[in-house]
Amino acid sequence: VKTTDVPIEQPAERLLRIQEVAAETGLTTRAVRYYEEVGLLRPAGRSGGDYRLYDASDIERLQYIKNLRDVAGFSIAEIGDLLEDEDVRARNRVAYQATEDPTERRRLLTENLERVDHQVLTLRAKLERLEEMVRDAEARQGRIRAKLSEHDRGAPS
Amino acid sequence: VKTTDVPIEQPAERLLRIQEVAAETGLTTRAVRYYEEVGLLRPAGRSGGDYRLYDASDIERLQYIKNLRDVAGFSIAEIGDLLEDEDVRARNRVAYQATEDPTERRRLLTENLERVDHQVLTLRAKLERLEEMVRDAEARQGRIRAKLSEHDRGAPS
DNA sequence: AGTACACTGACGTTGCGTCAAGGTAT
DNA sequence: CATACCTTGACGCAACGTCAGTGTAC
Repeated sequence: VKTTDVPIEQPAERLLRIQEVAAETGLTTRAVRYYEEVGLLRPAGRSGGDYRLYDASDIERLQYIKNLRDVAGFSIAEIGDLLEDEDVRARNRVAYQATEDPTERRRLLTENLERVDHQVLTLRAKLERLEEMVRDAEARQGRIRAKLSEHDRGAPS
Repeated sequence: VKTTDVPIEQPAERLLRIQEVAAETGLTTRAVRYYEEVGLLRPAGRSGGDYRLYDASDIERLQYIKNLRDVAGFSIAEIGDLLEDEDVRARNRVAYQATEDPTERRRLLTENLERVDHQVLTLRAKLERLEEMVRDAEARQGRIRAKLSEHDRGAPS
């Protein structure tokens, strides 16, 4: 079954200027420019007056960067590694659409899975260490609570 | 019931020099000195030749600092706030031993519980955001896995 | 007397914050 | 013509890394 190969109609996406991007992502304009400077993100385009213009995928990428920075506390270099996984996945999705060969398609899916696995493992490593810290703090909490109720029942240590 | 007030015999704890502390905590000597510079930790003492000397509680504190920095990604200022909770708790434990008044003792325990509650809430806030990131990544993982097995059953999208 | 470690400056790097001076108008 | 936003420098700060020069040996 073959459908006619119509190029997908782009809805002429509205591009955002840097301040709108900053508002939407919670980053500062300076940070966004800096991420470009160090190669984490190239804006979708530039206007006539050389204004940076960002599309929806740029916003997503910047939100991911922000989470990796704020939530996971990764360095620019580590974030770069994780974004490389994203870049490979994006390229593979294009390559996937461009081929019909099932062997090649399987290979592309498998590589994408490996890349996501890498991301999951990297994040879970941080998560588990944080969970341990929380468990420790909660243990102290429990001991003080126990002492308090012990105290209230009239049996201080 | 009163026992004779014998001062607790200190086992003449061995003090560590900065490089041993660095090895034990995984911090660098520079970082340890810096934390002193910004007021996060005063070493237990100094030797004749002005070498910094650290005791067991210093090590614990530095390990806590390192976890707050690496695992939770807090800034020096935020770490300072959380260490203030620890300082209050340490002072309250001394005050607790120094009084017999049950009302005062209860107050000290209650304040300590509040301080630990604060720490737990601060850590849990980070934890929940990280958990969400992991869930997102695992969702992507699941979608790719589904596509792969779909593909292997001979029904590509 | 030598080696290993410590001390205090002091300058370098990362990841941005914050003006300054000058163009642009998605 | 004015205002709001953009541009590229360039310097400032936080949190250390990394010598340099000198003293210590818990």
